[in-house]
Amino acid sequence: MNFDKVGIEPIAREGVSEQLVHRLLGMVRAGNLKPGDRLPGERDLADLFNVSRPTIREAVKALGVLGVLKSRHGGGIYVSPLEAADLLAPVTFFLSLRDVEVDKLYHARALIEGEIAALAAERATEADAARLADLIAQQEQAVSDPVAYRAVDTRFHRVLAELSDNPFLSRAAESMNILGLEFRKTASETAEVIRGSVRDHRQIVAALRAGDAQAARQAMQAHMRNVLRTTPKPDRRPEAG
Amino acid sequence: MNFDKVGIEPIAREGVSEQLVHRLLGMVRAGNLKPGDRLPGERDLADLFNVSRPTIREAVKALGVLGVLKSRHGGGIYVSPLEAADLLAPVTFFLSLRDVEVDKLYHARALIEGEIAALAAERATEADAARLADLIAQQEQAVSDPVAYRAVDTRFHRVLAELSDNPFLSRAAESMNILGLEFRKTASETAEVIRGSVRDHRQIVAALRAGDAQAARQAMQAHMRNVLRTTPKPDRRPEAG
DNA sequence: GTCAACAAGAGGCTAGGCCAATTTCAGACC
DNA sequence: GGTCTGAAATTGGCCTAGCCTCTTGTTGAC
Repeated sequence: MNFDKVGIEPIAREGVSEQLVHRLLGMVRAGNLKPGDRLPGERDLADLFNVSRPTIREAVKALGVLGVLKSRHGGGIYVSPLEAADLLAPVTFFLSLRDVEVDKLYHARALIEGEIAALAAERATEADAARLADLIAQQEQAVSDPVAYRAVDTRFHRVLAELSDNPFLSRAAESMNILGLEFRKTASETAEVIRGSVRDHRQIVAALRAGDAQAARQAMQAHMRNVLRTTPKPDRRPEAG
Repeated sequence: MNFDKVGIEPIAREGVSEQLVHRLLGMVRAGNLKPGDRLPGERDLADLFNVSRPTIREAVKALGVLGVLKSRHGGGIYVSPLEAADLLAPVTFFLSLRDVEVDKLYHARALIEGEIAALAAERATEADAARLADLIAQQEQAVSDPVAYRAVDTRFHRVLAELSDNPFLSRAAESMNILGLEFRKTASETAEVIRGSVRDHRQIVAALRAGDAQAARQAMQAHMRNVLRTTPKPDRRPEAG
């Protein structure tokens, strides 16, 4: 046997805290622990598993970053909602490991956000559209406050993603949105630029109200083109729209 | 102001260990820490960040389950290879519970892989097409060896992604490919199924040779539909006790 | 020069304790 | 009787200190 090709790995002696992680994970998978359930206190867990408290804490913290558990200071340890979109957080990290080329980023965003808008158009109710319209109204309030605008803008896209009901696209879109933010220094978001985005948003919602998936996709893609156009190139000086 | 609509969230007081996780994660993302790098010892880290060792340990352990760091007993703490398969392992673990999501995953894959194929068609040279044809030949050799087939199949998609020259789409596609593998038990990949995939691949390459982006997209989307069709629905897996 | 044994370095885990946030519940007050 | 307040108990967050085990590098014997 060729030992080089087999990829020998050192025997994985599973440490106590790893075992703990797996045990707890197993209980969640098996359904013994359901979202919202409260776990015994750290001291009790330490007693139950016959390990020390720091070990328990390591395991709980690890499952915390995985989005499986959540411990509230003074309040106990709880099982998280386990929503697919939350659990996909590592995808964000993976996507961010890359030198960024702005146009390619926005090409990808246009594709994915466009599909999200189209899916959302097929599902949105009038109540959903009203929710989005409300967010747009808030955006109008914030034309001269780029920081506030950003927050509402992110919420807008998040609501759309939610309506699309596809956690994979949602996560990818959110990752790329975050990446894009790094290029869009708030300085570049003048009142004029923001007003343009608000106009774009309104068209998207209009398409949603009409239930027109194709129009929603096109409106979103146009929006992305505009966003790219008003994003300063990292090399060159930002040019006025 | 209407507090109901604003979606008040409790002020996120970020604990010391969470800050640590983010700091370390940031250093990896920024490239200050590269795969294979060795970190200072726990005691030194504790000193550097001015926290206690258990706190360091919590953060390192957490990044361990995320697949970002790996600490070897007695040997030090190292940055992991940061490959998609490792980073997404914890995610696949959970998504395997969910049945409805498979369709959505393949919807997303079809969208992204389709765009990749279209972009690749616009850029591929004859040499590229030959490379892909060579991989297809290897796939034919592996019709009755699902494990080997998978490896070559992954390579095929990776070459396409490379040709598309869009790292964001590539990353997203790779993530979703890995997530999809979880559903596709090798058992389900019969020689017949593999032969079908090889046929699909050939059509994609044909479109590439013709430089026909639209045809490439459609061929890829058809391929994804076939893959989804031959993926067994995950009826809730009996939990091993 | 080679190899084994030993020592230093580094992670794994435990013990115990103080602080801070939350929750609970009894008593004061209306 | 119901409500509100505040203190006490609960619980997580973090720290100090220490022992054990595994790895690694160095030294000394052969």
